[in-house]
Amino acid sequence: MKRDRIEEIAELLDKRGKLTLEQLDDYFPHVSQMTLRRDLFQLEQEGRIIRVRGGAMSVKEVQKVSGEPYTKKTAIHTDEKIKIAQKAARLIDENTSLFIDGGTTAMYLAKELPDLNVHIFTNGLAVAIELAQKKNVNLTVLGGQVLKENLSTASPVAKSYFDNTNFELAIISASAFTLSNGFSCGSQVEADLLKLTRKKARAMYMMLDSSKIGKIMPYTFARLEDIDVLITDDNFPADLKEKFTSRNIVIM
Amino acid sequence: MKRDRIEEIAELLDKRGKLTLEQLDDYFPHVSQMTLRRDLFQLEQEGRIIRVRGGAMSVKEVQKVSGEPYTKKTAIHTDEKIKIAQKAARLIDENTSLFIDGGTTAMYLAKELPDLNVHIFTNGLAVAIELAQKKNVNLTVLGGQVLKENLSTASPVAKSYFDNTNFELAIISASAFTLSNGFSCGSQVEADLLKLTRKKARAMYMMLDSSKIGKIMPYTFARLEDIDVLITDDNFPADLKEKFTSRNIVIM
DNA sequence: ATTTCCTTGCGAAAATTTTTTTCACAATAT
DNA sequence: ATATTGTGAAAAAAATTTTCGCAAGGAAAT
Repeated sequence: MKRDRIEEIAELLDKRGKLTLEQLDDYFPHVSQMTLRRDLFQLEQEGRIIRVRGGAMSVKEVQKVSGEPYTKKTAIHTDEKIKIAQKAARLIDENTSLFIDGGTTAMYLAKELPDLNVHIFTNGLAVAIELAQKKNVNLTVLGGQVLKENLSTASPVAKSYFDNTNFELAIISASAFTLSNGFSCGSQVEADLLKLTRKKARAMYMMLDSSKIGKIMPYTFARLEDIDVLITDDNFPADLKEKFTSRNIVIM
Repeated sequence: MKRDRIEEIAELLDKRGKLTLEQLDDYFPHVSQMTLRRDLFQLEQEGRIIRVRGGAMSVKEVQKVSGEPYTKKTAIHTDEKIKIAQKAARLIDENTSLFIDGGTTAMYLAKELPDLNVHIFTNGLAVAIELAQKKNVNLTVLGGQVLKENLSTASPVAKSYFDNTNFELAIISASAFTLSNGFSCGSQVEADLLKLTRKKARAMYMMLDSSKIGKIMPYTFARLEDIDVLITDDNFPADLKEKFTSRNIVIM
């Protein structure tokens, strides 16, 4: 029905922030652009979105922080990251406790996550703001020096948070991966934090879009064998897949 | 010059919320629509406005509209808060170290703050994201449980951050103030954190818009005599002013 | 000091894109 | 049976972007 579609559009816009008509058309191939246009018009009337040239944006999105360098970064490989985030979101069970890192993929995960009763630890500011919207999510932010490139925090003091806390699962992402150098990132303290996370968590899920493969960043924080599940996209090379599966790592 | 005109457009948009190109053309008859278009484009790049078909609207305007528990709160008394934040921003010197709290007024302060070489500690997520935009600001976020109403963190562990750090100045705000109950807020841990801040900081500046006066919240974290400077708006009652000035508290 | 070159800001018109309007038709409700 | 609602296609109307050209101001070179 019409209302369903409109609600779906609204939801989509809240998640994605901004969509062009063409993107919407991809999501709703069975209706015409004209219909989508009219839906957008109605949502605008309801004050939930703002129509901009070419499409529309969510009011919520605008309310978030504006104009930052960070959002620019989120623009690349968006679709893959969202797909990966959706896969990851399905793996999270109610009444668990988990760690999510501060990367952009993690932010999409935060958006996609249903409003479950879970306890989440994160070192990502953007992740935290997304999760703070969910009523049932209990949320703890690890403090520390803020890394401006990815809006995440890292600090040796974060250890003290971990002393008295536990979590079953850590879902993290890496900036780079090669077989010989493992999973790496660009900051020393971040790497330390992630290593520590590896120790605390019973299981570790890695979100890695295929564009990261073959790249190397300065600080390795995990090796292939450290992870339990790899969540990636369809472009992940088949030969590499084998290396993971032969070590009993599940690929999703 | 160009920059002047752009600023004027931004100001105009903040005041009027939304303007069409024709309206803008009326305001600036000496330049072409094309030029105004380009100005709007630039302002959009800066994240200060959103271009919509026919013209543009101020981001601030959009923020006032709707939704979230948090953003709703930012909508009220916006103008006063911004003015107070502007006053506070002028009081911050380069090469200092300071604490800013996590309230909405603090977020406006973060927005208004020039890109100075300072070190800032904050327990506010929205504050942190704003500050992360500034290249020269060195930023540390205090971690902890996230309070969803105001997107700030609070945790006993935050103490450990303070152990090895120093700051001269704390600029904070309160949810409520009365003479007999002092400055109060709605969360125990937050109150604890602010008390601790009071001890660490050499000086304490309080941002308080006059709507907070006469209200009482559960947890008092400071009394009148604990603060050094009060930053408020024009509606601050004269009789109360006297109580502050008689204790050598500067009112701005 | 003058000239040259480059950058920046601006406007006009063309080209493009998006949006709105209009009309028609089918499905559903009254 | 007659309205009403939702929809799509195509035409019409804007609005926006692009392209080109020009002029003013500064910097660098002569």
